[in-house]
Amino acid sequence: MARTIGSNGARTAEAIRQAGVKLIYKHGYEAMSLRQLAAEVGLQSGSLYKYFDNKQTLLFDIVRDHMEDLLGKAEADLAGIEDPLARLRVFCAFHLRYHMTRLAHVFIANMEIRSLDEAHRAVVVGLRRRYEGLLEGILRQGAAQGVFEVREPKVATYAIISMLTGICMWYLPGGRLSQDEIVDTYTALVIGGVTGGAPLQPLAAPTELPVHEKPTRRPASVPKAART
Amino acid sequence: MARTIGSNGARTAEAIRQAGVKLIYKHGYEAMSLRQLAAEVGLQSGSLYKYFDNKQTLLFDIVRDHMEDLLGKAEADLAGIEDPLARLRVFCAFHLRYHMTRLAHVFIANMEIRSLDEAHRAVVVGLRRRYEGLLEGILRQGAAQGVFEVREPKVATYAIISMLTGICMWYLPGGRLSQDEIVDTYTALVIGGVTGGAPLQPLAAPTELPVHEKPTRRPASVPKAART
DNA sequence: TGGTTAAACAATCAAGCGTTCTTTTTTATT
DNA sequence: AATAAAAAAGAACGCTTGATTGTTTAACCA
Repeated sequence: MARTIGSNGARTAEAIRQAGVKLIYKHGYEAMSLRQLAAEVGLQSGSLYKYFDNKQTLLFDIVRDHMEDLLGKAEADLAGIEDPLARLRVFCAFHLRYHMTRLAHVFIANMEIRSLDEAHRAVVVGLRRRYEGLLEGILRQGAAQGVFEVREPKVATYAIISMLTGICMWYLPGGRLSQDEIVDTYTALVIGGVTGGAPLQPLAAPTELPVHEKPTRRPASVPKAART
Repeated sequence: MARTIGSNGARTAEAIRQAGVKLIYKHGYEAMSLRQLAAEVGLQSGSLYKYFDNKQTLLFDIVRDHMEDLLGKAEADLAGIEDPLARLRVFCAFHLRYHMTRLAHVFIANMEIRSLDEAHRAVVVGLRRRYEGLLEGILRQGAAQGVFEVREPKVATYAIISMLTGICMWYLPGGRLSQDEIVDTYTALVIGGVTGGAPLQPLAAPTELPVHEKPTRRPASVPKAART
């Protein structure tokens, strides 16, 4: 056998892409073998090389396309909105909804960056920086206008994005809560966080808080020598 | 050659553990080979089996020990503190400091759960649930006392933990900010978020917000057929 | 209808994988 | 000094991996 009846390059390419996302999401990039991928699509492993140069570029294509899509749609949503609080709301809603409908893509883009070789990783990190820049800009603008109370816009950016992206870790479509309810809950946390909340005590860390100054490694099988 | 001079079982076991954490953190569990690990410690790959049954239990031991350590230390820090706001502060400070000093362990425990086989994963997920339960309890307690304003304690728990844990993605010791400053910044975001902030507008999502109802998959090479 | 191109198969390669087993050397115990 | 136990070496195993090549067949187009 060779070319199968009804075969079509474009359709196969799409099938490979989708199966790739699915398998990488499920098993991780390293753990997914090309034979697995080929079987999922209904091909022999060698045939895959009609559609990509090697395993690495398959991953890169998936991640790059996703990041460009994310960035482009975010910019589109924010276009024309001036008020920082409104922009922050739009950003949160966009980020959450996008992540809720693209669990696999997002998970891959976040987790498999380390599986990209250096040149590819640089491209992806650049795109991610631009995306983070959107939120950081909003926070700085809001702080400048006095509507936000953010000490460290860079740290706050990381914190907020981590929080919003974390939805990928638990959200499943058709759960107890609607997407709107989830968006509301997260947005309330974000808005409250950057508008200062109502700190009943000074925020500086009390010095009497317990601190683990040293990671105490517990040896596997042998009891650690007692130390004074 | 066989047994090397100065060799010592306990020391080697510890070295294997540390090298395992380092390599899994760097390359991922699947991507780390036992020959790599053996080379890092200075052994032959076969010799590793004096110290664990197989690759899987090495991972499980690392993750389980970490989770038990995390849970135990958190409970110890919270012991005796009653006020919900104070408990929340302690939880945030603990979580952040712990994660700042244990980047690799935490990263592994969060990322490699899927590499655990079912029985092992169940154990780890159980431990994680208990840890999340600490925060959820604090939020519920605060809400009951009227000091917090949380709609969905479960969602808020996931959101806050994601945010705090996100520090693993960027923090490096010796950076511009001190640990205290970082803890303050994050804690301010959390406290503000759960104490309501100062919402200048109703928090319900305005219906005119742009929503991507469907993930628009863009085929790789072939232009999508135009649709009306 | 015939020629051309696209699609997929089938076979192969060297390398690397986790794991097991036997042997050798060092350390600890009597 | 003799013996037992511990620690590691080293070789071998059966498999799978990503990658590549040449061949065969179906789809397309003039």
